[in-house]
Amino acid sequence: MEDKIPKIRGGSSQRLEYIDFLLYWEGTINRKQLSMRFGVSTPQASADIGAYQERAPGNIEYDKSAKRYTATPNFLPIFFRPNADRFLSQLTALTAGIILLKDTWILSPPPTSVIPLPTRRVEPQILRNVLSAVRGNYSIEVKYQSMNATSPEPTWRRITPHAFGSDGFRWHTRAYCHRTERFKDFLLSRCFDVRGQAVPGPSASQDELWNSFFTVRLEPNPRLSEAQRRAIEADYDMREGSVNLTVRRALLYYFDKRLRLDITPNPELPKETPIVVANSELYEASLREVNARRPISNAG
Amino acid sequence: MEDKIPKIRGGSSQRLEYIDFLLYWEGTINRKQLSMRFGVSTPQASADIGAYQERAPGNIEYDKSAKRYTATPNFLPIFFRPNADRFLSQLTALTAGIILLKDTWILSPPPTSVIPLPTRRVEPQILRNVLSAVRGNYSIEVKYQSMNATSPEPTWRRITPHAFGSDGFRWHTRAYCHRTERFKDFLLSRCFDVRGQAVPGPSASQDELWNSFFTVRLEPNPRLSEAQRRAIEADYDMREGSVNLTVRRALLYYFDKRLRLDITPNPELPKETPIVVANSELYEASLREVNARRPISNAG
DNA sequence: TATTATGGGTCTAGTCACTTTACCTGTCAA
DNA sequence: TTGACAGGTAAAGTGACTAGACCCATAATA
Repeated sequence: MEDKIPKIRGGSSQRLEYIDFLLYWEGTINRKQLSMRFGVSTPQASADIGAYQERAPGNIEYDKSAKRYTATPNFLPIFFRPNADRFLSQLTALTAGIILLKDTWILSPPPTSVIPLPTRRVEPQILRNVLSAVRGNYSIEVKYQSMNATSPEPTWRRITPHAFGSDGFRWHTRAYCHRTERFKDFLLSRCFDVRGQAVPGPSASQDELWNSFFTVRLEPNPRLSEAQRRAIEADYDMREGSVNLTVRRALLYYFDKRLRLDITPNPELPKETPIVVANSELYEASLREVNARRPISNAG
Repeated sequence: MEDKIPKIRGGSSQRLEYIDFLLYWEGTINRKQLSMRFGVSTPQASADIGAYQERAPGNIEYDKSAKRYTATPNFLPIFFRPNADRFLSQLTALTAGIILLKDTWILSPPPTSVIPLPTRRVEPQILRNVLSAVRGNYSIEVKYQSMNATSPEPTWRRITPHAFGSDGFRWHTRAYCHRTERFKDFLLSRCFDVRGQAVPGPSASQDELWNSFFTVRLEPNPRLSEAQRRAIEADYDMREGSVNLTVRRALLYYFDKRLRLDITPNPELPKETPIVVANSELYEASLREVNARRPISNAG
């Protein structure tokens, strides 16, 4: 008999990838799971599993008792490249309620808990309008609740946004503020409305803090023991005892806070500040300069 | 003529959703973009756009000059529900290099910067094995670089993992440690290998700190001005001036650090600690208790 | 021990979602 | 003016799918 393997077309290749995904992360696969997710008939699901076996022989075997296909010990995915960070970031989004289980390929997420971050949901319409202004290079007015304003009510302000930034907590748009005539961060969660497209202000290339970078070198706190330093090196993927990170100077303030580098190390409790800056003199100087040019503290 | 709208089947509905997605976030759509992403022919792409127009009349118009379809001002997606947080979390994963552009529906991401977090990539094989132990309820040995160990080399330790947790920075597995006979957190980035399936230790239900919760009430720092408090309320989605967050007590230590609640507020600089705990007495007591029962500071 | 439910495998005929190929139209840039 | 490119459409063919049917094995139930 001729071993004629039909060409993969249509949704078939996606289903083969799904089979690999399930086998990798769940260990088993079912006809039903295939027909549930892709809406195909059971004969088709049978055919898909057959096609999978043909292409990846030895990867699966049928467990008559469990009535499921199971990945063999020497299973190796060939239609899908495993990515733990991707899986975990999906798990984060899932646990935080950002996406629904049916929108992922994960079937049975393990018991999971992520520390809750109480950030306000960004309105899609706001993001869409700011995004459009960035792409179209025009200015807009945003109804913004400023931190420094005298008014406790949001006020309309004209800005020319050119980028987006995240401090790992909240998203802001980097924009030229037409009122104060400088580049600033505007938190998306403080924008309540958008209106009035008009000519843009200075372009992104004028935004010095955004366009320049500082390279921070991090190392384990030297007061830690050898074993402790090893642990920290493992956590932060350090080679030769340190790791370099390049940060936009416009984000340096957030970076400092996020990594808790602003906290003066207590010599008695090195574990509370497990990482320290190796090039601290340059770092502190750069941070001082950046903060001097920032609106007093928080955006607005 | 009869207005016979054919039933949607196969990949067609996904492509209609994609059209809506692009129109919402990019504003325009092309035949080429459809055939590129889904590998369909141009006649099929034409047919899809035609089908879209039939179902969502008035949503798009053809821009002869740009040779593209453009969303009209009163465009309203009907095959897709806009979700800013989802878009932004994709943007995060994209910027951090966790996923590739071709694995998302985003075509032209805006200029974006996320503060870099120097966490080590988790090995998929490690996660897969731990996941399997959680699902299958058995114990495993992990080659773990502990923070407290005397040895600076990773050592083999038997654990029974039952859940996963994230401090917003790194992922750990919550597990019973057979050596110290208590439940602990084991950072995935410090696991270098997994071996030796065996009978499990105590089950998840025995893990008191994991199974109990504390509800933190957060409010803006009262030392802030009215306008500043309003801004903070907007950021954190507070109603009536405060927001409640329920946290697993096993994660309370991380929560405290993540929200910088451990930093003693400087009365002169309320902006540095924009949020404070409203039920602080209970909170501090709970935190003290949790920390007393935790291994000295960090996992291991 | 017989019965039922469930999951997998497979065969049939039929269909419609696609492809390929071809040709026509309009706009913009060289 | 010409070519490149984008959109629209028509015709013929194909194969990936469906519905419907039936068979087999296992495990749980009566």
